[in-house]
Amino acid sequence: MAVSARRGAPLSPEEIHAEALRLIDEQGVEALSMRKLAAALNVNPMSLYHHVPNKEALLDGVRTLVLSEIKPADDDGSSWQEQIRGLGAGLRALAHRHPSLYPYLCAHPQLMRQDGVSDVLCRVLAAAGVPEDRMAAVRNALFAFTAGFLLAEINGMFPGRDDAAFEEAVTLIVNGLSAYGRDGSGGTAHAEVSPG
Amino acid sequence: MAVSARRGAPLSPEEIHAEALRLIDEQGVEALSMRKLAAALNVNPMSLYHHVPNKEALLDGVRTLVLSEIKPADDDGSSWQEQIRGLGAGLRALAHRHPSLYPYLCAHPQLMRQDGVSDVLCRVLAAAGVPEDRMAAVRNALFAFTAGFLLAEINGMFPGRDDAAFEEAVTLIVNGLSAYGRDGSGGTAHAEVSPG
DNA sequence: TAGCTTTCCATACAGTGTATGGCTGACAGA
DNA sequence: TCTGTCAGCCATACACTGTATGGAAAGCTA
Repeated sequence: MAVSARRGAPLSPEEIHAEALRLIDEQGVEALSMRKLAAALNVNPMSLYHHVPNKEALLDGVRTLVLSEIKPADDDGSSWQEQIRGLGAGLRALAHRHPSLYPYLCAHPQLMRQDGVSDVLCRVLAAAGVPEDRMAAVRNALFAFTAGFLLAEINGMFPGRDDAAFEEAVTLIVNGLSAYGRDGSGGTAHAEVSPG
Repeated sequence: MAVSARRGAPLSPEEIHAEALRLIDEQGVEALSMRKLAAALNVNPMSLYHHVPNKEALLDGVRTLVLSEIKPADDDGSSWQEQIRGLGAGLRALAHRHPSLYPYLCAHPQLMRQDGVSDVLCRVLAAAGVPEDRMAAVRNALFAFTAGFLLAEINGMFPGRDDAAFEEAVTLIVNGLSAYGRDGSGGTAHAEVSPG
C-alpha cells in the first residue's frame, strides 16, 4: 500500500466526502471541482478517482453524509402537533447548516428515501388521524411541502431568516392535518389558528 | 447592421431565449452550452454575446420567458377552494411542460416575484378568510409548498405523474386554509377531507 | 465617397471532468 | 534477502466549457 509522498495516511472515501462538504459549505457547490478538492486534500486530482467513481458519485456521497445528520427523535409522548413542529424544525436546521448544498438535496430523490424519517413521520401522521390508505400520499405531500418551503427560504424568498413565516407555514399544515382527525378517527382537535 | 453570412436576419435576444428553451426542454439544462446554442442558431458562439451578457443572464431570460406563460385566470365567481385548485393545477402544468428547467426555476427567487400570480393568490386567500396581517406569510407559504411539491414530483419522488398525490396535497392545503375562515371571518366552510 | 455603427466571427486562454498508462513503496512467499 | 504482486498515487493528455480580445464585413448617414 503505497502512501502518498506528501501525506501520512492513504485517502478514504469518508475523508474525501467530509472535505468536499467542508468546501461546499464554505464556497458553494458550483465552486467545488475535483482539482480544488484534491488541492485541499494535498493530493493529485487523479488520486480521488481511486476512491470515488466520478464527481456525481462524490456528490451523492456528500448528500448521504448530510442526510445522516437527520436523527428524528423517538416518541416522547408529546402531541402530534408538537412532533410535527419538531420534525419540521429539524429539517430546517439542517437546511440552514448547509444552505449551499440544500438545493442539491432537494433536486434528488435521495432526500425522500430517508426511511428513518419516513417511519417517524408516518407514526405521527397516524396519531393525527390520517387513514392508512392515504398515509403515503399525505406523508409525501408533507415532506415535499416542508422541503419546498425551506428551499424557498434558502433561496431568499423571504428577507433573511423569517421564523414567523415558518411558524405560519407549519400551522397551516397542522390545521390541514387536523381535518383528518375530525373526520376519520373522531378526534376533536380544534384548529389552532395562531402560529407559535 | 451587418448580418451573418449564413443567416438571413440578425439575431435577437428573443430568438436566442426561445432556442435555448427549446434545447433545454429537449436535452436538459446541463446539456445547454453557448457553443451548442450557437450551432443550433447557425451562428458563431461569440455572436451570442452581442445580445446576451453571459450565460447566467441567458438563463435568467429563459426563466422569465417561461414565467410569462403563467396567466392566472380572472375571478370567475367559483369558490375559493376551486380557485386554489386552479392556480395549483396551472403551476403544475407549467412544471410538466418544462420539467428540466423547473428545478432551476425553483432555485431562483424570480419565481416568487411573479406579481400577477401574487395578486390573484392574495385575492383568493382573502376570500378564504386569511386576515390581512398574515396575508404575506400565508401567500409565501402556499407558493413555497406548491413549488416544493411539484419539485418533488418532477424529481421522481412519486412513481410517475401521480394525480392522486397532487389532489391529496391540494386538499391538505385547502383544509389548512379553512381554519382561517372558521376562526377569523366566521365563515363556516366545513373541512373537505376527500380529495377530488 | 467617407465615416460610423452594428453585427458577426476567428483565435486564444483558463478552467473543467476524466481516460490512459506509468511510478512507488509495502507486503507475501521463497 | 530477493522477488513478484498490487494498492495507491501521479503526470500527461483530450475534449469540453465560458468568455476576453481584436479584427472584418455590411448597412446607415453625411
